Amino acid sequence: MFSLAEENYLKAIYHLESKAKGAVSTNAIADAMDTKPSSVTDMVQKLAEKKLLSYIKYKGTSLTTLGKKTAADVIRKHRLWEVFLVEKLKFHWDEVHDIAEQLEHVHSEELIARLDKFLGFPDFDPHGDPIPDEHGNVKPTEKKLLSELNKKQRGVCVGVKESNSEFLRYLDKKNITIGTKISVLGKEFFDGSMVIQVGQDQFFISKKIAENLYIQTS
Amino acid sequence: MFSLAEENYLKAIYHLESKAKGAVSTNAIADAMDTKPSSVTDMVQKLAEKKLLSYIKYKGTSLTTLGKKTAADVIRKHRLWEVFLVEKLKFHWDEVHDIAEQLEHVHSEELIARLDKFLGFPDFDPHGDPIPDEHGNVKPTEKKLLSELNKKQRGVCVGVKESNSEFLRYLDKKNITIGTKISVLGKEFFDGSMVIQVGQDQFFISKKIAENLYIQTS
DNA sequence: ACCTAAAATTAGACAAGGCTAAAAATAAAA
DNA sequence: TTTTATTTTTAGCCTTGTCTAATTTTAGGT
Repeated sequence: MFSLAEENYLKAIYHLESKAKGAVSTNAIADAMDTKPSSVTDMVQKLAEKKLLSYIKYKGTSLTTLGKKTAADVIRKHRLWEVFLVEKLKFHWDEVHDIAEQLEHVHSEELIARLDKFLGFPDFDPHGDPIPDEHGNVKPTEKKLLSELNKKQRGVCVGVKESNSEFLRYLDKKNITIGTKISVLGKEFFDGSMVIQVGQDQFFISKKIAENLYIQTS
Repeated sequence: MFSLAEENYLKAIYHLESKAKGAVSTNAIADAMDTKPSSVTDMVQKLAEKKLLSYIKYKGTSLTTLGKKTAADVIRKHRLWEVFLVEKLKFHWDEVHDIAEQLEHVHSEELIARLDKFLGFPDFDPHGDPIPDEHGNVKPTEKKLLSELNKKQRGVCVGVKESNSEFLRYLDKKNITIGTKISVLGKEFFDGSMVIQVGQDQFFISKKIAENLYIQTS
């Protein structure tokens, strides 16, 4: 069992590793966690002791298999709780992060297994990010922006890119939410606008909107 | 916002205060929290500084209004989460305590308000204990043991006294759960056994069982 | 009233995690 | 290559919450 602070470090390093390939620098971690580099050095040394990551002085760190698994577990919990908050408690997509940040540290495998089932084994969180499975594996994400689709392509809405209240209210009004099937009926090349089908409704959307919706095709 | 340790102290003192009237002793708190009396003295002094309780050296402590409210908030969260775990995630009544112990420390008023609504504004947790309202008020509990009821009385099952797996399985089999309406059709005085009605079914229960079920009449 | 036992408090230490200031290593620039 | 700037680490200190050991109060028994 790992402490709250340890879990947060692992999570941050996991995210940094997946973005910029190669070892993660001390300063990058400090930036991401809003803490001082000296604190990072201390913690990273402790995590190395515990075999959660490998650390070479002045050269940066990278997670071990155990570290990755542990981080993925935390991220899995975070994203499942986000689904719960949005789907069951009707929070908006942009209100759930801070709460999930707390809930992700509740320790109970059974709890997460049951929550997963209760939610219908979702694959994506409300921001369109994939939910790691119980072994820490993440499905290679197939998600694209709606704006990348062409005429006659279709997919399922899995999240939003930049979520602000106005945009989310618009989506509510159009009955677009996670899991909504969307088909592209037409696309204008000069402005990127589209005509899409959502349920029985067909309507026009601007490029700006199409660039803010994540779609899973496959 | 109070720390995890502070919240746990307040909760423990709240429970002790409601049991044994009068100021709560340092040793009693230490016992309840499985910690040392010296640690309790330290913490109690800090909580007194913060006006959460009044403390007189060698004489014990008692919660202030603020302390009581804070404790009741934590207990409210604990009990709402227990309802969630049992009603929604299908945990058994005796498996939820440790998990709720963690969930109760998640800070978000909005979360609790929505959870309360999602659960249908329950009045009791799965152990039959009343859930404080958002102002920290606890309804004076009307709960009795089923064994205290007499012929023709009726009420709603609000919890169990001592929960063990076998007993809970028995209740499952008889379709008795929280909220189940129970009527006493007959009662034998020489052994305390009863004939009760649950839904359409009528059956015999022993005194031992009647003494383990909490019923709310009113 | 006195003397012992129990309860409570204080003093000093420690681990986790964080910070600041200073030193050391690496990278960049001249 | 030497100097400068940046990054990283170390050293020392702080806070929270805990502990042990020693001391002080209060309570009980005769």
